[in-house]
Amino acid sequence: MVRTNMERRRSRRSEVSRERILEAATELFAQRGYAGAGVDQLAARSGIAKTAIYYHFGNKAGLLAAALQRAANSWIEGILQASRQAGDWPDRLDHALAGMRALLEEKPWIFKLMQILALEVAEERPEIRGMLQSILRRAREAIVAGMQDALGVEVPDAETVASVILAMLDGISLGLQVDPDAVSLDDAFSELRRITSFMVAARLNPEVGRRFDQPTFE
Amino acid sequence: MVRTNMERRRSRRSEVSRERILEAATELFAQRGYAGAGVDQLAARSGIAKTAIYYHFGNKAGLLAAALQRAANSWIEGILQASRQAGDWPDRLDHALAGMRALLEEKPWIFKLMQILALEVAEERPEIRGMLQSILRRAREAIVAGMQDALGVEVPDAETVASVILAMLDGISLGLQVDPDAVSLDDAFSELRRITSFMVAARLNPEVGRRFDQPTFE
DNA sequence: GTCTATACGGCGATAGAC
DNA sequence: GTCTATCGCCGTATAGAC
Repeated sequence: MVRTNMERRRSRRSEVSRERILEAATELFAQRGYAGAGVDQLAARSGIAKTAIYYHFGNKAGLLAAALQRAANSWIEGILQASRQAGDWPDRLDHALAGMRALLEEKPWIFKLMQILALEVAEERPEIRGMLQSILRRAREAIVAGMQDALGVEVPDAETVASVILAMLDGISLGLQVDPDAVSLDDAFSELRRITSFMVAARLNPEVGRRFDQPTFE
Repeated sequence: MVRTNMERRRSRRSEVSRERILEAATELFAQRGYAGAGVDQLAARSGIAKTAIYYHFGNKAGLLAAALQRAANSWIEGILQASRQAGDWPDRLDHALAGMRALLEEKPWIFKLMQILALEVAEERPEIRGMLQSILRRAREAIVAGMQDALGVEVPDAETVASVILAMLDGISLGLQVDPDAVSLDDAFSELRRITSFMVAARLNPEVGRRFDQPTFE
């Protein structure tokens, strides 16, 4: 039927438009912040009329929510993929860290977007804050699951380990933003690897951890 | 002399105004971002006419630079103060971490301001980026100096240790922003303490570090 | 030298007609 | 989906009051 054909064509076209807008929005929000990214610039960048953006997403905040959702899915999927590799523990740790590093290098705007939203928007938009919370929760769970699976043992307090890893990733991403030349990703990630090993070891064998709770070096 | 008296009085008045504007600006920039903080709101919040802001700081960017400088000084001073305590190594580490924690709890806008500027403004304002870089450098140096001084030994690669500490502080601050209830500062800082001890130990005695570079647990 | 009142050009977000 | 209109706020300049 002609009608369904046209409808299908339209919705496909519409989805392409949505995609283009979302891509431009993610980058521009990550680059200039929410308030700093004008809908005009969004329109220019995506080659789509300004008001069409309102047609698709209702308002600027709606566009933001959609962009965040999209970026988050990509992020979580990256983590899951990185932690689903086969192999035993040290290999899988390497794989997972390499995956996160690749994400940081290839899609830096994922981190930037989430961070800038946390700082600029979370306070006054509960729905965005809620999204961020659930994204973070999913990310932590993905890391925990990857660890348990790789080690074959329940790691006590694995959530804290995941939190530290995520905190360090945030820190690295932020450092990159201020002074890309001063940050060595090689160093940062080998340090992160060491720290992760240490944290896990300390949890599997409390003696290891205790040794550094009363630190004396002579 | 009457003249000097008046001059003094005037510049004192001026400085009080500057101070008030800067205080309001720091908070509002940290809260809403640079683009999101309107000069009108700044004026309302500080109780000073909008145009007086331009009289004092030239333009919005000038105000930003002044606010950043002020916040940074307060930050660095906090770190230095925390690391200048007397005592031996474990005590001083505790003091320093407690100082940073207090800073995070009492003046969270210092971190927020620096982070939001790094994300939103650094890319297109070289002077702000330069300020951020030098602030970060000073912070690292303060931490390194505190460590050397406390231990009485040169710690190899101490800069990396400092970078990790700063990265984790950033991460904690960001986490607090997204979900204050989900973050236990007690846990975060005791973990940070342990990790710091570990990193330092690994540098003073490479055997310690190597043990976690080839991690096997059975 | 320190600050206020007023005004203005421009752009930002949005609504409604087409 | 686009075009046009609206309206408010944003950053800034200027003219003066104290």
